Amino acid sequence: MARAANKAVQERVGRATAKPRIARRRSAQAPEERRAAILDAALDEFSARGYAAARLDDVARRAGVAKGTIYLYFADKEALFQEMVRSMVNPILGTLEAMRDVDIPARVLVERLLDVFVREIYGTRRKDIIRLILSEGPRFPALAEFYHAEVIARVLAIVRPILRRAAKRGELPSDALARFPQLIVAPGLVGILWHALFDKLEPLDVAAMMRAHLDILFAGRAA
Amino acid sequence: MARAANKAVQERVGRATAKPRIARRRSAQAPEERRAAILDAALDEFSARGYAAARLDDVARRAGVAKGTIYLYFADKEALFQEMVRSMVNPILGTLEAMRDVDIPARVLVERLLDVFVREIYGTRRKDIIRLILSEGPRFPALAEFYHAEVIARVLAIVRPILRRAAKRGELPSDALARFPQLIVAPGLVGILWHALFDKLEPLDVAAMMRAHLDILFAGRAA
Amino acid sequence: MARAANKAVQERVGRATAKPRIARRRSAQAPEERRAAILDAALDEFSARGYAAARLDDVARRAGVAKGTIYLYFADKEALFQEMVRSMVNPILGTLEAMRDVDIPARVLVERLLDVFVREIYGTRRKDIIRLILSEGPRFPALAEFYHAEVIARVLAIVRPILRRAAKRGELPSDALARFPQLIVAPGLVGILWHALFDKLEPLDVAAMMRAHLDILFAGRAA
Amino acid sequence: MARAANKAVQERVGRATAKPRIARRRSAQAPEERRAAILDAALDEFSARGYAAARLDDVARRAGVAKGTIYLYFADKEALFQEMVRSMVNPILGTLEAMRDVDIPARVLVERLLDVFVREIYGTRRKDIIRLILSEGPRFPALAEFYHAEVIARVLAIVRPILRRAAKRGELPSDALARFPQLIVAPGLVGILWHALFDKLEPLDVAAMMRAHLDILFAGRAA
DNA sequence: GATGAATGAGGGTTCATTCAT
DNA sequence: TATGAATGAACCCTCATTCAT
Repeated sequence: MARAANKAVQERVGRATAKPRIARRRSAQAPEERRAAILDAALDEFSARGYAAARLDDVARRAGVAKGTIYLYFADKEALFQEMVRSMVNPILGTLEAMRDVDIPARVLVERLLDVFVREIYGTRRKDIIRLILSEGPRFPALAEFYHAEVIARVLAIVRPILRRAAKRGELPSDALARFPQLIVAPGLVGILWHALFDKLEPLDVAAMMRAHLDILFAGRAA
Repeated sequence: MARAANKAVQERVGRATAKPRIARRRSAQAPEERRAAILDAALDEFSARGYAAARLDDVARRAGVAKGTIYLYFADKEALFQEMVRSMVNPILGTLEAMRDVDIPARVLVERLLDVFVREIYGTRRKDIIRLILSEGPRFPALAEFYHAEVIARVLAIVRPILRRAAKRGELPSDALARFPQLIVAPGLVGILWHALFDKLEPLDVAAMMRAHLDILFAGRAA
Repeated sequence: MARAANKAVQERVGRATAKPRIARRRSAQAPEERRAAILDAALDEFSARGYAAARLDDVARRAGVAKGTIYLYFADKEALFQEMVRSMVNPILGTLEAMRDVDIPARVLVERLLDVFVREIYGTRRKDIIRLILSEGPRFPALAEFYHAEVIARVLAIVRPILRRAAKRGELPSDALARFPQLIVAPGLVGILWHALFDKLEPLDVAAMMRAHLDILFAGRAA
Repeated sequence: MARAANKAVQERVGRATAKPRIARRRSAQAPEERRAAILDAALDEFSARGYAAARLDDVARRAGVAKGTIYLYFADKEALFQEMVRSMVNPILGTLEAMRDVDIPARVLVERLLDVFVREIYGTRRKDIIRLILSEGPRFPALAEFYHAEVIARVLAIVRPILRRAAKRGELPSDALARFPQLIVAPGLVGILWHALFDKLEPLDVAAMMRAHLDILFAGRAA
């Protein structure tokens, strides 16, 4: 008759009566730590349920703060989401910046990219950020723009000239990669998505796949 | 810094993320009072319309709280209903408990029962609780069980030995009452139901009826 | 994620595709039979769920007619309910009429009443009608009026003069019963309600209770 | 007589039994068309907003039906979602089945796959289905399983033996593709996701990218 | 600042009623 | 007359947001 469980009811009786327990400071956190804790919790919840279905209640509980506290640090749910994504993306921007104007062999570049991907993205919670961007991006154009401008465009700007040069020098079988550098990371996306969707059904060794991918990209060329 | 709600990011996908902009306390009640107000309103609404037809909206309005507030105190409509019934029944359980192991003449016992009924049940909103239990009980077996275990069975346990003894001693015309103590309260139910159904058509003096009932039960015996 | 079961889904696939099966007359019922079947089903459903929670869909299915067919015979749900009650009550009105102007000993009268109750009400689905009137009456004043006028008032009109006469003649311990003839049927109500609520927890021999009741009413008087 | 809706009985308890007074057919569609229209609208809405944020109200409006109509065809929102996905995926299963036991050169196979992808998936609304599966899959394990079993696993089963044979025969630069046939479609996913996220910022010629991809896969080999 | 009780708009779902067939 | 698909108002429940403490 009732939709919800009614077993919880008895445990809730007098729930309102419980007197405020003594003092209970959550721990004397610096504001920056609180913010970080909230962002951290937000990543977990948004990853697990998606933006729309995630509940700020759960974020707060997971972060160990009150629901209202979230609003001291973020304007609203959407701001929390977007800032969370940005906060995860920002740290890698420096790394990208550092790669500008390098002149390395294409193979080394690609190897490094794939390696970074496996270690810094696929091996961390950043893979969930990627998934969130892919899933929610269409509803958050600002996020998509941000990600494109700050990550995609930059990586392409770094990678493309190197690949072009390499193609011209005959270090690559063709100019295909220079024209579509997206092909480099494509297997990375497959890895992330496969992991989230099918890994329990059919595990996939993403690192090995990336190596195989490398083999193909530089077919017949010496390492 | 924490509050740096990225206002540039406002290209919301239209209506996809509407936000409530309200919240105002209607009165500064203690939680226990709010709970009580809700239970009180629930009794009114459930009594007037029955469980299924009662609307939580009306309960909330009557209690002077928002609809959502009800869910801070009760898991769902059914929990509200059951806890409301229990909260009305519980106070009398102590009284019953106090009557255990008393050894009083049957007539005194019955007089007291009828008196308690008239004053504590028929004369209060508890008569509506009885009506609700009778009406909705079949759809809420847990409630019926609760009421049987906590009230009916206990009253019978108290009353039966006394009546048996009285019957054996010849203080009663027969053992009829000892075998069916339900007969004692039967007119009480009639009183409650008549009141709810026919009182406007043909008033019934329930107190007088209970006295007449007593006359019959102890026909010819001295008070 | 979904509130409802999603197991049913697969069985529903193509539900809309199923082509109208050949002809299928429900059986060539006379209109009066259809009406009766609907009323019959309505009694079952209203009894089981109460007025508000009963679904016309279920009534239709149980009656073996289409949902729309109900509206060919009854204006709406409420009319169905009220006419259903009336249709169950009407047959006994004749019996009552037949009892007018009889002059029989009070004891015989009461015995007959109790006997009729046990056989014609408690032993049949009419007990469910009584329960419905008691439960839903407050929301259907017209029904309460009807029942009071057609049943209660008539029974009282028959019974009261006989009891008065008997009291005057000393055939009764007191005038209690003459003043409150409701006391005669009070145990009947208890029987009906106990049956619906507590019989599984603690069975009650209603027929025996009625005999015990009779014992009490005519305490010490010879049968 | 049957229709004798007792009009005298109108003392409704106020608003307790309000009655809808509507109903108008919006168009005389066959059930299968209606179902299709709803599925169609559902694809649009789920694609645009994601599962959680999509509103059945909008689906209904877009399909040109009333909200309740959806429930005549689907058990609930989740069933609608899952059946929508399945209905879009099912048609291609036949195509896959037809490809079993073919023995064609690896290059032809891959060319055909990529071509089918561009024409049948990327060029149609099926690309939105893929996105939905990728985005919502983690919350709908049944869907992920279905898609894996019916599409992924079958495609792999077809493709892998052919690639293995080709690798053995030296028709492929290495066994990389045989071990990770996922690499074949990886750029396809990139195409779908890029289209949804970045196409307005930086258009991507997916068909050309697929040809470039093919170049890389069969580097130096003749077409 | 931090809290969490309170708010009420929103949305999924049900079902009495209608009406084209 | 009978059907049952279609309708949409109504209602339970959720949860982002506010604000008194």
